[in-house]
Amino acid sequence: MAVPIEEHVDLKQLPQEERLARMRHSAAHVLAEAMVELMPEAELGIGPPIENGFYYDFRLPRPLTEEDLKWLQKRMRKSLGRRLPFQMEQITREEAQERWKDQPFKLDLLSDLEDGSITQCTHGKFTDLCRGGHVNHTGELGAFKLTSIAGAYWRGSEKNPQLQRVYGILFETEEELQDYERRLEEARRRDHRRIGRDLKLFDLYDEVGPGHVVWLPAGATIRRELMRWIEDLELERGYLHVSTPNVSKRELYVKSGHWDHFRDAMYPVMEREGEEYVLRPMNCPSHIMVYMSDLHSYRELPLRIAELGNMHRWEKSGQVSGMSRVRIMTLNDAHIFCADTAQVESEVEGVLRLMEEVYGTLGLKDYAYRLSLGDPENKEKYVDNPPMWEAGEALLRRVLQKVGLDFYEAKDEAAFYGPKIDVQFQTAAGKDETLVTIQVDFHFPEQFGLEYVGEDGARHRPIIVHRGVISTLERMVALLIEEYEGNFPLWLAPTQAIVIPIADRHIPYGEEVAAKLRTARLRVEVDNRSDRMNAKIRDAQMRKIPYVLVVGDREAEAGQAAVRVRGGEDLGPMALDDLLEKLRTERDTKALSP
RNA sequence: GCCUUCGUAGCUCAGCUGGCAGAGCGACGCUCUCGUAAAGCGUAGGUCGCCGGUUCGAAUCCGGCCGAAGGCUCCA
Repeated sequence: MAVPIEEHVDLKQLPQEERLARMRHSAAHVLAEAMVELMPEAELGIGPPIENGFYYDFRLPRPLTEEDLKWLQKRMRKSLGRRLPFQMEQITREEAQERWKDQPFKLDLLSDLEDGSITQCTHGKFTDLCRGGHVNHTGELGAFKLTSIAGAYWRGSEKNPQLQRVYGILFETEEELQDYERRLEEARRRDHRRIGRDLKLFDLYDEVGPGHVVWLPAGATIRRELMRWIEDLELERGYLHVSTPNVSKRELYVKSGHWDHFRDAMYPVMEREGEEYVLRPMNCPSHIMVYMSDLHSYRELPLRIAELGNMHRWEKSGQVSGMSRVRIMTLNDAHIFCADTAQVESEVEGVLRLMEEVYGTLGLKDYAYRLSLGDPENKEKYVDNPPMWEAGEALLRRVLQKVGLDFYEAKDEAAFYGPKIDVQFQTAAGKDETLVTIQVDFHFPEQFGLEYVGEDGARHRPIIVHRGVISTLERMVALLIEEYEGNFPLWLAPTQAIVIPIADRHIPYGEEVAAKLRTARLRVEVDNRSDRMNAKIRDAQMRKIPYVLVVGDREAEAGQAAVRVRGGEDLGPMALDDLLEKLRTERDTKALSP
């Protein structure tokens, strides 16, 4: 029989995080209560608190509609007004099995619970199998709103039935709720898909294909600057750049193991004259070919092979998104062939230092290093070689600590052939995405039988470090658009300055100003349209052009330009030589702001 | 791939229960030649995502497909 558990909580004494979790979880109960009233046949899944709110999963006889959501919300508010107490009870397995005999998901959960720790929670007429963590009564729920309906697999596995998930947001006060909605609105303004279209950086077309980015001239300029920059940084650090084919025989990827592990993520095979070809999903096998073109001495190692090449990955249709998740991408990739683990350590260290320099220059702050580990239990997903995994994981952990970077560890996030360090960042919409990875690979050298000649004259097996730094140009530019909200620093800005002649008669002088600046390879436009000056200034601001140079009679007379900085600050008239020097310096130092 | 929602001019969107396809912004042209965030007037622009069905008649109703957004799963 049910044994009540006394559980009064003084909410005010709890840390805010705990208090919110209780409110959100309790709200999920109230949502389930409302749902059972709307559809008594509803089968209940789980209803946990999440960041910013809660959800509850149900299997229902029909799809939910927007109207249902409104009804549920109204019904929930009614429960709030009644201040119904949440009452926890301990029950036996037999009681639970009897009570939930018509609830298959609850029975599934029950099978994981230990005897003696089976509890349920009742408020009003609604009872749910639950481990606890509530507020005292439904009057303490705070401000909430049901936001969306989505599909979600039971226990998060594609193999299980798909349930309908109702999402809600919940905060302690109405003000905080509204504040959250304002932040969401702000995030939408920063969205790279929106800014990318407004600033004519890139476009996507149905007939070109989902995830196939078309870079427009302005976006291609940003892309080119990033490419030149990273290639120069790599050259300074002893990388050798190569160029390898976009298409290879399928056989190459069979040998590497990609075909076994990732054929579903590859474009379909092309077949002619009995030969099978595939678009490359990644560089590793090609760079291994580069290595194999010669017999290498230990004196040549580490050998750093780099390429900005196109990768082609068949992302499932539901997960292609803007420029941050695409099917054809240009990857800043390199493979470092090392003689031994000591070299691996110093190379990984070098990559981490390069990353810090690059992200620092770009002004990125919201990223974190993640040590991504394998799962020894999962022999299907990962190459089965426990000592190799242990050695790799220990090594990466050691280097992260040595360089003094903060990092966290995550299980079951490794590559199929080895552990890795991932750089994780937050998108404007608040989603966690992987920017790049560093991987230690003992597997491919074995698979391809790679060798080098050691000091002892004998053959030895190298170790490969796979690494990216600026990710794919698509994902990096998407990230930068959101980071800068379209206000690119001068060195990356597609148009760096625009000359605005006040009247048509000032156009020739305007062209002179532009020509002068172009001698320093600055990207300058002259706005010679027949609009009024005010309209042109507004247009330049909307286009987020860093410098607006107004020229009229006074400037033409004095050989100057009236300088206005993006955002509105007026620097007044400047001599052209001074202006050129100022812009050149700002560009060459890659300054983040004027 | 799965669930939900959505698809009308370059962009943002209106178009009720089936009855002549619209607005604002943008583009283009003309007038104006202007001193720091939108001058005035005019013109063009559409297979209402695609294919099929119902109907005298479909942007509107039904089915299929394509694409997008959010979520789930996945992510070398």
